[in-house]
Amino acid sequence: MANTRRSSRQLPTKSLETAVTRGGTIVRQPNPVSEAPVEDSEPEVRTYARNKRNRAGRFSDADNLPEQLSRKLNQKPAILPDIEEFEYKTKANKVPRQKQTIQTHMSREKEVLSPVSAVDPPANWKEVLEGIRKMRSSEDAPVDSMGCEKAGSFLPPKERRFGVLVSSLLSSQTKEKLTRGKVPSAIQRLSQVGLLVPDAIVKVNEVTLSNIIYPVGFYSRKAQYLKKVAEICLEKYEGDIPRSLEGLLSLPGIGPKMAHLVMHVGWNDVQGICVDTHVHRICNRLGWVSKPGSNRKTSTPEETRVSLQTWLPKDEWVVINPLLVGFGRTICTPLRPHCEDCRVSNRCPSAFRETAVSTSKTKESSPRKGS
DNA sequence: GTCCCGACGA
DNA sequence: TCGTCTGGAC
Repeated sequence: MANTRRSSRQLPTKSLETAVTRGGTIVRQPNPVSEAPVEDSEPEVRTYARNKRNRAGRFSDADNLPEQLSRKLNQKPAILPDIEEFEYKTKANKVPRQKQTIQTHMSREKEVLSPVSAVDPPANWKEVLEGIRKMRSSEDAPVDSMGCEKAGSFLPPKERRFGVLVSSLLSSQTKEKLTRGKVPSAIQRLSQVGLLVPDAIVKVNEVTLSNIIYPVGFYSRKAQYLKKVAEICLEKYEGDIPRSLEGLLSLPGIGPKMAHLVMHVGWNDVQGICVDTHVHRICNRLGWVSKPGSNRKTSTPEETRVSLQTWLPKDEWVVINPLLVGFGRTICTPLRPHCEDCRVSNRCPSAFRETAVSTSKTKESSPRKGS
């Protein structure tokens, strides 16, 4: 099951130029298509990807925009006046799934924003959080702050916000860090070639875009999202980013986690906790969250967010994410957590209980709590 | 070889 | 709820 996935992998859309930075200059580059393999069999795909990387040092037109692109732009349907019209993004005439998702997010949001009857916080949560804080400060944290905070901090507000959005979309918190120090971050490269503004992104072609953001995970998908996001921002928000959670969630590639992050960093408006897999996992291990009306674990980050928000004081909403992400990467890891190094293991109901096996697919099904 | 981010699609 | 997208870390 786990091994069948590769068969469907496709080459990136074949055509056009390779684009990579070199000192921020842009150089026209001949079409690499002829060098690409015709078949998309696995080894060749890899070779192609590698070759593509090795072609670094050249650039294509980020600002000399082919006219056919602008023509294409003009042909686009008058865009997305409402969430209802999200069929635009789905290729066929299928019922747009995105719409359902948005509505789900929105209704969840309402639950959360409406006053919640005070829930008793878990015992000792302050001590636990303090312990985690100490572990984090004593270590050289691989994750110390949210990457997107820095995005375009020198820019005017509107441009900065767009930078924050793009940065979140590229998930700067995760993959960016892995390449830190080796290559300029994707966001820097975009900025260098003037592609950190929606007008430019809309005009540049998708392959070029995906080559520029290359080291980030899922670059080709993110390049697609990025273009769509830029279009929507231009047409619905005058080049700015949506001011509301629902607006952000309606953007392709922006889910609940990033929407909350962008609301916070972009608009300085904390509407909810930014819950990623680390926060989700750790809160469950600590027994801090549960499905509504029961003491079973939450099954999604969204459920965790809602549960956590019922008791965690709001002044901890922002710090909890970087804190637990760092902790989750170094000590409270998904597989075989390092409970022996954890100074709050004495207060953790899951401590030393997830150290078993790793053969094949052992997924996060913790033996915690014998009901 | 196995696992992983977060969003999406089935 | 699970597979897919990626390539790097382990």
